[in-house]
Amino acid sequence: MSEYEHLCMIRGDGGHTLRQILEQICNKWTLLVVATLDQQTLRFTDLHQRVPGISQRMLTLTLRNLERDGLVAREVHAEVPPRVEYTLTAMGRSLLGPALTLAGWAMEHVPHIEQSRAAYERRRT
Amino acid sequence: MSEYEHLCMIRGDGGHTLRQILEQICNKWTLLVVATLDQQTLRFTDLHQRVPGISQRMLTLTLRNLERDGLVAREVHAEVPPRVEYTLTAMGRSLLGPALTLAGWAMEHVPHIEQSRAAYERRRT
DNA sequence: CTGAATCCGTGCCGATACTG
DNA sequence: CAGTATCGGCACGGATTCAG
Repeated sequence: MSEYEHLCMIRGDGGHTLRQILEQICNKWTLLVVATLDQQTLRFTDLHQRVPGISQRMLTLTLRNLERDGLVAREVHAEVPPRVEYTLTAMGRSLLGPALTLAGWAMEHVPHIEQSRAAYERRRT
Repeated sequence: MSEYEHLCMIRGDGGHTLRQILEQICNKWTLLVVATLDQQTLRFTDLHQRVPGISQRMLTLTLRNLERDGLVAREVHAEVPPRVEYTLTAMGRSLLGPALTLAGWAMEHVPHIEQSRAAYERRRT
């Protein structure tokens, strides 16, 4: 049996819950937002600028989900103009290691993957 | 600067390529299929049964993408009935470590996340 | 500045039926 | 057994506007 199947059996739900959490984490923006908050507290606008390509709407939704899941702490300062700062919680920081490991893998293998795709296209011709 | 931002700078594309690869890997099914192929070569139907909830169509598409990216090898045996076996390539196996690390993180924190969600809902009331 | 609300197109994905 | 083909719902996500 694979290590993954062993992990699923512990939960005993056929991997359903695991899949849900993984989908939540691995969606279009979550991982990038968490990684950007590494080592730094950022305001909404700063995050908006540092995560290239994210829309205001998706940043808001992503941050709400992260806050809901307890990965990010949201602190509102009673000022005008408003200042809202986002920081990783302890659980959020604990995700950083695994997440960066995966991101590092992706960075390392980008050339190989692109090469494999090109070869596949040629074969398909 | 965060470690993630450092990773992006290496590529110099503002994280665009990295995001593409991560999306490819972290979509609804890819990670689960790769994890299921850990330590074992499986036929199409076996995979279909072992990945709970995946449709035939999505299994086909996922496998094609994995084959295209060089993560999975597809071997067709000239028999009747047909037998097609899928195996992780060296690059596919190298993904397993980071992927299982992330899956392990998710499994560990499922209780904490569920608890945090419940607390969030109560607060929102 | 930090959102919330709305509109709306695109494409993902499941269901179903069919093929070699 | 191992797919391909087709259709359709609907959720994701971008653009825009409005609000506190």
